[in-house]
Amino acid sequence: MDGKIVNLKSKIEIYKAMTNGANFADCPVRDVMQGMNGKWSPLLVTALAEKPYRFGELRRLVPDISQRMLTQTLHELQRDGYVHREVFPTKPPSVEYSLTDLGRSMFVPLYQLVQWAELNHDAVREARAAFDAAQA
Amino acid sequence: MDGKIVNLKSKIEIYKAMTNGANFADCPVRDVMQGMNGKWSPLLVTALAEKPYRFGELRRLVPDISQRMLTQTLHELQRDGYVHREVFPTKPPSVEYSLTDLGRSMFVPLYQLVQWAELNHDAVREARAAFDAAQA
DNA sequence: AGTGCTGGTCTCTTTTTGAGACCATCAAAG
DNA sequence: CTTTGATGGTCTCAAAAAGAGACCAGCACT
Repeated sequence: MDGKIVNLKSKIEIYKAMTNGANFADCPVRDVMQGMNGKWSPLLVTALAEKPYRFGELRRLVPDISQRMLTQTLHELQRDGYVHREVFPTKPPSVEYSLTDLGRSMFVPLYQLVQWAELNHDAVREARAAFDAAQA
Repeated sequence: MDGKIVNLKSKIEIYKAMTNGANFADCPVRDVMQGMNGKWSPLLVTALAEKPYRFGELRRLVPDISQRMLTQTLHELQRDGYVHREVFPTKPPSVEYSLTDLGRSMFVPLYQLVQWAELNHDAVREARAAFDAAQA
C-alpha cells in the first residue's frame, strides 16, 4: 500500500513547510562564520584593527595564546583573506600582520558584537551566577 | 649593577606604552565572547531568533549537530542568560527553548555579522581559492 | 664562546567534540 | 497485548583540536 509512502511524503512536506524550507546544513554563511569564530580569531582581528603587529608583538599582546595557535590562527585568517602577511628582510627577518580591506570590512560588524559584550558583560555574569545558584 | 634591572624596567614600560596599557588577558569581553562564539551557538541563537523551538525541532533543523552538543550548547546559552528553557507537562514531556530579552538584544549585532557573511561569502571563498592555489 | 631575539615547527598530553548506544514513559497501531 | 514510535535526554568510547614545551637556524651583541 502507499499508505506509508504518502505518510512519509506528507511528513517531509510538513517539515519543509514548518521550517520555510530553510536548511541550516550546507549553508555558506556557516562556512564563513566558522572562519571568524575560533577561540582566538576575533581577538587577533580586533588587535590588528588597531594597527599592524608583528608576530612577537601579538604573542606578547595576548599572553595566554600558545605560539602554535598563534601561527595557526593567523594562517587561517590569511587564508580567508582577512589578514595580510608581509616578511621584511631584516636580520633576523621580521613578519608583519595587518588587516586587508576585507578584514577591515568584516571588523565593522564584529566590533558591534564586541561593543555589545562590553556593555552587557555584567548582565551575562549575573545570569551565570543566578543559574549556578539555582543549580545548587 | 642595576644595569640589567633598569633595562628590564624600561622594557616593560616601553611595552606598556606600545600597547597603550591594553591587556587582552583577563578581559571580561573575551569571557562573554567565548559564550556566543562556539561552533553551534550562533546558529542556534539565529534559529531561536525566528521563533521558539523544541528540542527535537532544533535537532531536525540542524541535521549535523549531535544530540550531545545540542544539549550542551543549549545549556550554556541558558546559563549565559540568552535562552529560556521551559518544560511542558505533556506526555511525553516537551521542552521549548526561546530567546530571552538579553538573547534578543545580543542577536542584533550577531545578525549584523551573519549578514556580512551572507554578503561576502563569495569574497572569502575566492580568497581561500587564491591562497590554496598560491600554496600549490 | 655564550646569550638573546627573530618566527616558526615538532612532539606529547590534555581537553573538546562527534558517533552512537541506552533509558523511562506514554500513545497509538497492529 | 505486544510492538513501534516519539519525547528529551545521559553515558561511553573514539577522534579531533588545543595547550605546553622542546627544538631550530641565522645573525647581532658582548
